[in-house]
Amino acid sequence: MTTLALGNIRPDTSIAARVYGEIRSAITATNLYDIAEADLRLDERELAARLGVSRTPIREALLRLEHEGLVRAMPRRGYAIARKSKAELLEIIIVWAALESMAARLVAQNAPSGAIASLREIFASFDGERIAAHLDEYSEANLRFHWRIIELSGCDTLQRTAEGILIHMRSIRHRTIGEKKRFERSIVDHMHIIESLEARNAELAERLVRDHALALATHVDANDNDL
Amino acid sequence: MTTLALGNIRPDTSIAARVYGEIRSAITATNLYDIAEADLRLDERELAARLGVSRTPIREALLRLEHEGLVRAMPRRGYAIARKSKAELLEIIIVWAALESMAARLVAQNAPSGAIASLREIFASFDGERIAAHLDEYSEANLRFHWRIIELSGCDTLQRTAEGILIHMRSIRHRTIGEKKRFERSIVDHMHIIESLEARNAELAERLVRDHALALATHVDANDNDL
DNA sequence: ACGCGCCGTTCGGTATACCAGATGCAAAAT
DNA sequence: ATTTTGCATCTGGTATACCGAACGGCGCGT
Repeated sequence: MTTLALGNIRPDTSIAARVYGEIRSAITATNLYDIAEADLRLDERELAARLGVSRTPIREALLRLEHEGLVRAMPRRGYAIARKSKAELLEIIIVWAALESMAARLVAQNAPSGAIASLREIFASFDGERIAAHLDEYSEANLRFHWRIIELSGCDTLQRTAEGILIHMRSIRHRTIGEKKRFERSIVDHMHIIESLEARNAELAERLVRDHALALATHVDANDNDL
Repeated sequence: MTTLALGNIRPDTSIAARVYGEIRSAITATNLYDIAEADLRLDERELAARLGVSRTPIREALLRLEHEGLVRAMPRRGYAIARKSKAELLEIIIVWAALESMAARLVAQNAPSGAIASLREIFASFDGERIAAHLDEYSEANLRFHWRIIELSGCDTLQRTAEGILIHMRSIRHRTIGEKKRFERSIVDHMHIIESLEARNAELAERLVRDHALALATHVDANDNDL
């Protein structure tokens, strides 16, 4: 046995997995709030025909999507893309706040300093004025920052749990970009969070992350009335 | 239309749902740590034959169980009951701590006082000495108490997320009952939690619940070496 | 006697056929 | 004209047939 470093050969070519990814990205690429109710319906046979596969992998994919809350199953009546109500979005943010704040605590306690420093780099290319010009880039960096905290926690179970609602957070954040006041405060919050992590202040980091997330909830509650 | 009072007839007769419940309870009723590795394997055809159904609902049930972390899927090699390592159990407790502490915060902020009072009743029948005599009853009350906090949060998404790991918490708590020192401290903790909720002190309730859960993690880490 | 490769078996992944609940429309009855 | 009832049909739930990858045993070669 040599000590050759070999990557794994992609073992994922399962049709079901590809169908899952395909439907998932199709859903996320759609603006759910300006299409008719009828177009939200997902017909197993139609999907199977359009993707050129049988219904079996379609069903497997739909089951996974249902568990993630992306689609809703109505017994004997089929699947439909789940349009989240405002109340549900607020709940998702709350759960996210719970998970990310715990992650921040773990990061402050356990993560290597180099890893924490990498959080700064995410925003390195955004100096003052460039944010306004590249709002969607900033939005992506924003998400990466929060996701990175989850990753750095080193807690796989926490990460997997958060993964299931990450997609909802992405759509929420996408819709709440654009108000000047918000991202100014947002970037200040982020810096405070990084500082608390560098100071290894678990309690403070936890609180800052939680409050940052809950502030998003408050904002959505107050502003997104078109749901 | 008459005003006849009719109850709904069971709408859940789906075979897949029953198979799911059957396999799930079979797994939880098994002590996973004293059986051979080979007996952990789940053969789709065998399960189908033993339950008298086809493989299709079996697969659906296994998919759901996999998402909950009760079984592990090995591509092209089948399913096996997931035996949790100590590290995984610790992670589960951490996630639970995150969710329940957030729930406590919500309870302190929003739950009606009557509901909070109902938390006391769970332990009403346990006075001092009766605990030691009925340890498993107390263990159940213990779980109900923590679950009730999740319920009272009024956050469905939080509840559903926690539901997925509740079963693991149940098995953990089952194994950590029996040490006198622990449940004495445990019941004191519970009372403090209730008091903080009644005082509507969200910060305190959150902290007490989190620390209580994390204390369980510390205990498991130190004592359960047979994993 | 030992290792290597060939082949049969097993079992998950996929496709497909079949069944039954649910829906909607149309025709008939009032 | 309105309501009801039955039928056609759509669609998800289940059963089953088929395929190909992975595993294991057997025999051949050294």
